[in-house]
Amino acid sequence: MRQSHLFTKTRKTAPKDEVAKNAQLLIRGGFIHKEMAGVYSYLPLGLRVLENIKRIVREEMSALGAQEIIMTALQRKELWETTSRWSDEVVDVWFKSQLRAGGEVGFGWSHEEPIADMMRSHVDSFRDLPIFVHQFQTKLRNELRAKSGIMRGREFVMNDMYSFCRGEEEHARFYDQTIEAYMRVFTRVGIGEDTFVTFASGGAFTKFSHEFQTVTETGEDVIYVHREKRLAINEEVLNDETLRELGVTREELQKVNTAEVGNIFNFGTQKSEDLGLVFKDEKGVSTPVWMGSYGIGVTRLMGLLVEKFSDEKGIVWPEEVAPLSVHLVSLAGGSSEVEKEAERVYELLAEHGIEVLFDDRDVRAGEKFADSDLIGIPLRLVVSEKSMAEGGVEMTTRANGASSLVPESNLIERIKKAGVRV
RNA sequence: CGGGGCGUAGUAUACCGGUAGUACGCUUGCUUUGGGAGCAAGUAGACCGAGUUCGAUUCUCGGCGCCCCGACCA
Repeated sequence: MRQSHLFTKTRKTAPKDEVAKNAQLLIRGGFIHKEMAGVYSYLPLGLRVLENIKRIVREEMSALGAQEIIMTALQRKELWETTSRWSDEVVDVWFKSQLRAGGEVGFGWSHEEPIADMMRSHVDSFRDLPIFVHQFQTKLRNELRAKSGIMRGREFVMNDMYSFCRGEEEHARFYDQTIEAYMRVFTRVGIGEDTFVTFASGGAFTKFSHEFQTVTETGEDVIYVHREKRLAINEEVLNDETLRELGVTREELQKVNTAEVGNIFNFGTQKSEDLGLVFKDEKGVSTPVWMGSYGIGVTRLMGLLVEKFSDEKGIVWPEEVAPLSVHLVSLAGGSSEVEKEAERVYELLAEHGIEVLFDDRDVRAGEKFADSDLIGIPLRLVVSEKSMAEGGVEMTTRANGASSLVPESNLIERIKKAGVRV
C-alpha cells in the first residue's frame, strides 16, 4: 500500500473532545473517525487492524467447530416479548424504531433470542446437535454514557458465539474448550499474560460466569488476581464463601484494574424453553436445547491494544494485528536513484507476500518518521542515500527502537526472522 | 439518570460588551531535505434560538452537541 495513495491524514494534535488514549492515537493516526459520541468509523488502516483481529478470532472459532453467519440488525419485538426483554425497564439499552408499514422493531443489542428462534428451523433431532455458531456483528446499544474512546461505544463490533447442546455434559465440554480458544485469541493478539479467566456473577443458571479480564490502568472493572495460579475473581463476587470455594486467601490476591474483553455464559435450558427450541432425544422425548453464549468485544479489544501498546510517540502494534507488517520509508530527497531503489525494495517485499506500507510521499524525513512512529507498524525499513552508501537498508524495530543495517541479500530472511506475518 | 465542565478557522488555542489574534494545516513561489523546515504572499472562524443592551462572539435563559466523575453495563 502506497502512503501517497492513502487518503487518511495524520495529525499532530489530538482532538480536544477525546481524553482516552486509544481514541486520541487512533484518530491522530487516521485509523478511525469519530461520527458522534461513542460511534466511530473505521478507515483503511483501522479496518486492517479490525480485520486482523477478526481473522484470529475466526481461526480459533473455526477450530472449535463453530460455523460463521451474520444475523440481522433489525429484530422482532414479539421475540423479545417472549422472554420479557423488550421492555425498556428490563433492558435499558434498546434502540427502537417504527416500521412505516406498521409495527415496531428493535436494533440488535444482542442476538440470543433471534438465534435461538432461528434454530427452531434447523433443529429437530438429537442427531442435529450439537451446533456451534458465531458471527461478527455490529451491536447497537443506547448507552447512557459512551466513554473511553472505542472501548465503550453505542455501536461496536462483537464476535458472539452460541452453542446448542443436548445436555449439560456436552455443553460443559464445549464451554471448557471455548475458554481455551478464547485464551489462545488473547495470547495471539499479545495480551495473554495479562488476561485472566475471571469468576464473575453467574446469573440465573450457574453460580459463576466467566469473564476474560485484561489488566490495564484505564479499565472499568476491578478484579483480584493470583498470578501464579492464574486465578482471578471479580470484585462483585469477592467474599469469604468464594475465597473458600476457590481455595485462596484474600492476602494472596492482588487488586488490579481491568477491561473485560470477553464473556461466556451458560444459559441452561431456560431460553430454549421460553422460545420453544426443542429436539427429540433418542427415546423420542421432546427436550429443550442446552444453550451457551460467548462474546469477544472486537473493537474494544482493538482499543485495549492501543491502551496497552503505545508510547509517547504513538502506537506499537503487536505483530499479529498490525495494519501492515513493514513500513518502508523512502528518504529520496529528490534523488531519483534512492527513489528507484525504494521502489525495488517495495516490489521485492511484495513478491514475498509481505504487507508493506510504502511511504513514497514527497515530504521531509522528520514528518515521515513521526508518522511512522505514530502509526506503529512493527518493522521500519529506511532507504536513503545514507543506507545505499552503506550498502543496505536500515531496519528499525518500533517496539524497542533497535536499528541495524541489513544488506539487501539478507533482507527477506531478516524480516521473516523478526516474526513478520506472511 | 445525579453531579461537574466545555462549545471561537480543517485542527489546537488566545483575547474581548464596540465583529477576533497566534500556531499547525491548506494554496502559490523560492530555498531546504535523516526526526513534524525557512522566508514571502494568500485561504479560512464565534453551535442554534430567544432575551438584556445603542451594540452580544462576550452577559442571561433555553435548545443542541461534546467531555469527565458517579450510577448503569443481559
